[in-house]
Amino acid sequence: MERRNTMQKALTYEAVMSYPGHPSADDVYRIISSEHSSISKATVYRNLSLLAEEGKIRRVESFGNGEVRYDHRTDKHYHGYCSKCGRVVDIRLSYDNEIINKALPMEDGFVITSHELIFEGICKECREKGE
Amino acid sequence: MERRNTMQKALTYEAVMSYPGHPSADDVYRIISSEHSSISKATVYRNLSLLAEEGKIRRVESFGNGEVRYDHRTDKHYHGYCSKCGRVVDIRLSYDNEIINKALPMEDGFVITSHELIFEGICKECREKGE
DNA sequence: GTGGCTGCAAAATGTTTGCACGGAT
DNA sequence: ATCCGTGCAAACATTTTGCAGCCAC
Repeated sequence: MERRNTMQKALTYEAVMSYPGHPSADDVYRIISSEHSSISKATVYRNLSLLAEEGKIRRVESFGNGEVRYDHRTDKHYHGYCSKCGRVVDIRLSYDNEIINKALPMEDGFVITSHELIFEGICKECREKGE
Repeated sequence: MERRNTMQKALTYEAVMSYPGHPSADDVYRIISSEHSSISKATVYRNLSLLAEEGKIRRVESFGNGEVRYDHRTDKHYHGYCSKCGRVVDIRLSYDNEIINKALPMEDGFVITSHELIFEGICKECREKGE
């Protein structure tokens, strides 16, 4: 199937690229619809999936509540998330490509292909609000 | 608030403890309701949360689809999951308590409290089915 | 007897899908 | 002229919640 370039897809890409943090699908939807109120949320979901599949953006797996986030950085790196508000932050720590060779699945025939290292914590805002 | 011991809670605990793998809330519900058909799914959810909070079982964060799993092992260890069927397996790899001290959040004031290392792969069944 | 726990149904949440139509190629 | 992408609403999956009655304490 050939792939078409549409205004909605361009807007979705733009929104993720210009977002300072790690937007959820709903974040992206709200940004776009503030300017282009006719866009459908389903379209945003579909385009985020397409863009991630094409490698133009990166899908960041579910955090805490199971909400997917997106990332304009496309290189492999680790993330942290705030257990209070769900905010996602980049973590500086060298990416360990070898760790999957050291890991031993305790089940026969399970083959590891990749890994995900997630740090849980509390962001500044939530900590200050907490006391 | 004082905590009561109910038949439903005992059944929920039993189901998780005797489950060979890592059951979802629905797995637990189906097991219990096959014998005690009157139990409510909401009760299972509530009791799984209570038991995890009490440290009697362990909550295993969302995998792929964002479905929560439970674990009868209460010691810290890593997990892998099959990207095809969602099956969760234990991973043998020494738990690194120090890694959170090496990780540097790229945002001021974010304090890391714990980490989660998840391996993605394909289980034997899905691989054999795949070709 | 009190109030936490239960069952039920409804709501909430995040995401996907069916469908007819409009627009990119 | 195709037929992919869109908007809309409905469906989906998982989990939570409001409420009246029940039962463990």
